Amino acid sequence: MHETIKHESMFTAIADIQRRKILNILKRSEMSVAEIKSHFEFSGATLSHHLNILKNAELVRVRRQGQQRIYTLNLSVVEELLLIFNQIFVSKEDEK
Amino acid sequence: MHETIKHESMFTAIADIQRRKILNILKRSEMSVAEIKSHFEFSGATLSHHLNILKNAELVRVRRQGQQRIYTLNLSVVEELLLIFNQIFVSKEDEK
DNA sequence: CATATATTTAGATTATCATCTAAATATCAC
DNA sequence: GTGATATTTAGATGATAATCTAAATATATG
Repeated sequence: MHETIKHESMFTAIADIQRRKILNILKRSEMSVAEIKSHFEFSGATLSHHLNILKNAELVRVRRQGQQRIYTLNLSVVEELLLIFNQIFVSKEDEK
Repeated sequence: MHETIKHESMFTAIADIQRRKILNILKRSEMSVAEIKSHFEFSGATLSHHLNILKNAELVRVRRQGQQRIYTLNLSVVEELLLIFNQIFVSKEDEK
């Protein structure tokens, strides 16, 4: 009946609407921080903070490209999250 | 690219590990507050607070039975949440 | 109706979180 | 290497949220 730290970080990550919007945007294609930023009103520092939380939850990956950093949705972890979700709330098995 | 208030309350509701545990417990069968409480360490007031948040998100339903209140998992809303999940993070459609 | 039981509500406290500005770091182009 | 651009880090602030104790409400029972 306990939950790994990893699960915890995923649920925390998707709790915020701005971060869900970031994931939603990245669903279409990978993007630099500046491109992501163009969709929002808040500061670069705030965006960096959100990206860091998503990264820690492994929901996104980053790679360097010159001065830019390109963020990508980590689809396998998103799918894992869906499974966990199903396991906690729907399936007859206990949360493992 | 916006989200209803209802979605917001659902994501907030499942962000807390105690509330996810409550949902996980209710998956097996409906329960009185006292029964739910036996699974946790925190005070009754705290449990009541969590149940209220789950109720506002419509993830659980309550009915009276004498002095007790019986909480039930609202399966249709849990399923709805799974769909929203898929829509935001996986499917090619935008979040509606 | 008085007392016991079940649960919620009120109000306070502490911790966590989203956001900001300013400064730091890294890379590129000249 | 100097200046410009991209992004992150540090530190502060205000808002939200989790929890507690004490008090209130509702129901049941003798």
